[in-house]
Amino acid sequence: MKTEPDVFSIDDLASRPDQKEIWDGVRNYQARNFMRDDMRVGDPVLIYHSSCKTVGIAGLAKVSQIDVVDPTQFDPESHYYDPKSSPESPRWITVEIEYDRTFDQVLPLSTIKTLDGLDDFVLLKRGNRLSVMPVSDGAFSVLVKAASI
DNA sequence: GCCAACGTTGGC
DNA sequence: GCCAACGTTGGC
Repeated sequence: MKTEPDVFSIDDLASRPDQKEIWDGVRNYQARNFMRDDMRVGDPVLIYHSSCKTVGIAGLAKVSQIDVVDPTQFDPESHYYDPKSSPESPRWITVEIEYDRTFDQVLPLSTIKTLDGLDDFVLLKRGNRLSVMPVSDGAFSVLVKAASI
């Protein structure tokens, strides 16, 4: 899951009293579908920092709740307000995640690009625009291993 | 700030 | 349903 650390970083997640956060503001259908259809409580999550000084994977979280209705879609004051959505039929479903750990150093994108075993990693494809994407067991293992060296 | 790679919108 | 125009994302 991607986030801009200037807006919300893994440190912000770790600083929450319960170390949990609803992943609101996702307004891309593909990204939503991954959260709505594929995530299960307990699934591990890689937290990726984008559009910042050190772009890359910053640490780990886990899914703590699924089928969460994104509250910002009903808030006219919110940047993520969606007038076409309704409480009866909410359009934007998300998850809540819980902090797990922060890597000693961010695993930089430049390093990720050099790793073997990431042929199926979506981050390195399609212009890298998806804010939520699946990670295979194999890719996950390669990435965590590389981050823990 | 630039630019490629998308996704979305709306006219037809 | 097609497709041009437009908007957004995100690395650099």
